[in-house]
Amino acid sequence: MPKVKLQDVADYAQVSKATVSRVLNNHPTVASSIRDRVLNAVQILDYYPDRLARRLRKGTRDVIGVVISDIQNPYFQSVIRAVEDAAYAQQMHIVLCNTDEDTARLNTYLRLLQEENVAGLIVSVTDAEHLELLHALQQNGTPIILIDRLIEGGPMDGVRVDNVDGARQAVQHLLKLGCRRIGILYPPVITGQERLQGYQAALRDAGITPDERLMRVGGYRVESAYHATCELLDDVPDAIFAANSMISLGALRALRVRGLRIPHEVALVGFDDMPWAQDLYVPLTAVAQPTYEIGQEAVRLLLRRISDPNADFRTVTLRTHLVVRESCGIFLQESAST
Amino acid sequence: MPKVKLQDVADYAQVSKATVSRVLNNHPTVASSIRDRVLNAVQILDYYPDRLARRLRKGTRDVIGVVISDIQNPYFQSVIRAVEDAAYAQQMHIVLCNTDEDTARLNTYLRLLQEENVAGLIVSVTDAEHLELLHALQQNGTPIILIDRLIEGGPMDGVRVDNVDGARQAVQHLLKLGCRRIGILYPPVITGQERLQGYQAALRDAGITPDERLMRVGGYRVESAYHATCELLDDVPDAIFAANSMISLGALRALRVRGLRIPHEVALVGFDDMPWAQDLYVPLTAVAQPTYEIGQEAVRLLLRRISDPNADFRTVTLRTHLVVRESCGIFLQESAST
DNA sequence: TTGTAGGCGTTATCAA
DNA sequence: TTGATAACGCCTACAA
Repeated sequence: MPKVKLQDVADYAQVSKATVSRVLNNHPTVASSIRDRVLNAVQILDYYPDRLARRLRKGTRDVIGVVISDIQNPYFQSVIRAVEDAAYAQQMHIVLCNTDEDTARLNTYLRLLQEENVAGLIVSVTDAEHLELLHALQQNGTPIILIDRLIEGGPMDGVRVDNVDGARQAVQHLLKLGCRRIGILYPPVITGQERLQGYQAALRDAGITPDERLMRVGGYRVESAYHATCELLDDVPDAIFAANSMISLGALRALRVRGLRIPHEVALVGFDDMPWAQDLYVPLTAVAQPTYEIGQEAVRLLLRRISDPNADFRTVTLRTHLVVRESCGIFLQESAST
Repeated sequence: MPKVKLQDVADYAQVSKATVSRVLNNHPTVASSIRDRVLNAVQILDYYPDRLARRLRKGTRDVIGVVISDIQNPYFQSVIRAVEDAAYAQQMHIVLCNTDEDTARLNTYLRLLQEENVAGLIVSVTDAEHLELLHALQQNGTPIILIDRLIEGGPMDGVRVDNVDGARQAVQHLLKLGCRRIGILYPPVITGQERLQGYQAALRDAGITPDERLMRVGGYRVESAYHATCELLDDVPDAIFAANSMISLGALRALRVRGLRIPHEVALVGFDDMPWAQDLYVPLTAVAQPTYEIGQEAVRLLLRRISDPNADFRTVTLRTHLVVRESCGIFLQESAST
């Protein structure tokens, strides 16, 4: 059964294609009797317009490309949800692309999205080396909003959180609780670097010289973080700052396997809150990123750039906040009662 | 800066549009000298084809619509990941639609995807009432694969797990451990009904008459499940079967707040395993669905139907398996040592 | 107020 | 082997 097209509706309603089109796009200049006839024909024939043809003709853009590195990461899940919500509210929709931290896949998807004539991209790039590609895309007229991992060195819109400050807060909290040998496990990406900076700054502020052995790369995944934590534990830290949610889980697991009591023997603070953080083995104290707001803000910036391609480039920086739970918060109670 | 189009490449390479098109689609019948000239022009001008125009002309379909009810649900996250992987492997991509259990939103998205000329849909429908709409879509020529919540009563492809059997296993496990007053919290959807059936069957097999007061709807979300659990606890169950992951979390939280020891006072088994289930307050015993396989299988069925629209309708049923952890597994050890 | 006709960027058919 | 041309389904000057 071939597809019903505009011509079929026109034939049925005994008008021209142009008139049907006008009705469908509710142009004012169409007699109500004719309008009814057309609408009726549409109903009868179960006609629906072809968005491809429409887009090709009108040049409209109503799809947002979302490129992230890991669907399984709670951070991105919340961001995606926010972007989807915001897109839906704008009568737009999203193409979801998971790069899995794979450069080839990122390239493929960026090219694809460009070929799709997307309205714009919301991207979390894996690495600084991709900046060039993104720039080229942008020059080509594709609005791009960076999230999570911003790249300095070029005019781009982006939404970020203050990672340095967030990390500093977390570590300061640990210091206040009396921890002195605070270890850090960070992911090998720019945000990880920033969190490492915050960590070091907090230590220095407290007159402590950062110890190389306590600063380790935790990888991207729970598994690698688990192993990294095991190694870190050889240097007997009294607290661990896990610089993203996957690492938090890996660390939690390692501490559990080692039979170390949290927070009594080792305190734990994570970066990234998770919906079920309070239900973990030990409820996790964490630096919460405003993930939903990040997604919303990203879409807002995107729409802004779409409507005004020459607007000044803007980076929105959001603040994190520390959610204190038992994985180190119990110290607070002890010190408070002391 | 206007977009580079086929004509521009043709002009630059001093050939016709047709020839450029042939090169781009690597037709055999094109002289290699000309081919090189064209490829060079493409390179120089940074030309990339317009997928919209190409699709319109060729009638090809390379996007898969994925319609699910809740991005935040771990079950769907894993399925989405699998679908995305499989799509990528097929040079296709996905439009992700989150319905949030909202009928209006479902309708909007289904219409949208139809207008987008998607290759097919992978859908988790909220309710049986949507069957009609899906049927209409299917009649219209859109391949549809149902996941999670299958609807009997119409010829449709689908991937499902054996919910009745999975639930039965979970409850049998509890029975074997000596539990007698086993409560169930289930979601108000068809899968919830099936799991309820399995629960009841297991009880009857053990000579226990299901008690109405121990069977409660847990809602869709953690919050509602939390409250439902609190009510259920008034009827002092010695075990709880939480029929999806959100409910598991809600139940876990309620038990914790009430200060009930798991599994000593109340044992807990969930449906749906989560990557971090072992890191929970009490590691959760759960009926694990093969989520990744579900996603893969869904795409496989979809491709099958696309290539052969008249193939027999097929429902693939996958098996679950019980992952025993401490939230009730400790009983096993006790009874084993007894 | 309605209809005619051309074009969005590509591919496929036909000649040459 | 290559080029001109129509067509994919729709929208929009422009003319009537």
